[in-house]
Amino acid sequence: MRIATFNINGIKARLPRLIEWLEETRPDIACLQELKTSDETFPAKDIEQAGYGAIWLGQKGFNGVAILARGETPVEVRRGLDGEPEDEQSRYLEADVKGVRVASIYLPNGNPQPGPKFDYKLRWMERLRARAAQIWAEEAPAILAGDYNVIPRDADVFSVKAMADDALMQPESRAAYRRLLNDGWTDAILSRHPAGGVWTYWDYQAGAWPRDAGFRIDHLLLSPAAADRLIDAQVDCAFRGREKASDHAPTWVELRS
DNA sequence: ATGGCTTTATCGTAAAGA
Repeated sequence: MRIATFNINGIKARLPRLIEWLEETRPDIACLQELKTSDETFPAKDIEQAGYGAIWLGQKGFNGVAILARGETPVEVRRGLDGEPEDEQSRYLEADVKGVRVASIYLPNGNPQPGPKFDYKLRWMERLRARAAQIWAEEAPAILAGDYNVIPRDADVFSVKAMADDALMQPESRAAYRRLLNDGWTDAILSRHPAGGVWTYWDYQAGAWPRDAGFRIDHLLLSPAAADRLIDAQVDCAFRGREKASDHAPTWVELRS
């Protein structure tokens, strides 16, 4: 069973790319981020015609997450995280699908740092950690997949110097991510590619893609019951090179069924 | 580069992304 995460950077602008990706790779489950559209304008019909059921949490203009499943509709468990009732940003959606608990995560970027956006990012990470602990306690196969906006290690970025002041690799961001791993979650790409040099994002600017100036910020965190079934984890880089591509590439895990 | 692209919201220009 293949479970993918894909920050599509606008589901309307990216719809042909999304449908093409679904039809070419046929993931069993797909977590999407940065829909940049409201609930009312989510293209459910096009996705259904490609053979996928979906649940989504939209937001006009930016943010927005969804969970797709081939041949069925995910059963929603939760939308949003506890801890900040005034938080209206659509960044978290969780479902049961095909025997696995799946969360689609769009973690705040946090730039510029320091500042309120960075503070929000760090608070959001602790709220995520609290929810992750509840899921963990259920001892079922679970996958927390999405755009974490965290570069976990120096080996996960093309240039430490170029990104030194970015919120994505501040010590506080890394420490919060590491706390999740220390709680027992497995970073699937890291476990299969420990040496690093694997990117999931290339900026639109300054020829980042042709220069291969990327970094790894899209992650799939596996509970022990899911990690026990891990066969492979990869990034489909080629999709980043297509016409009108997202700046992120699809990232996935294969689990023994 | 307090922004070199890109998308969205809206139809000239600003916000947001990472």
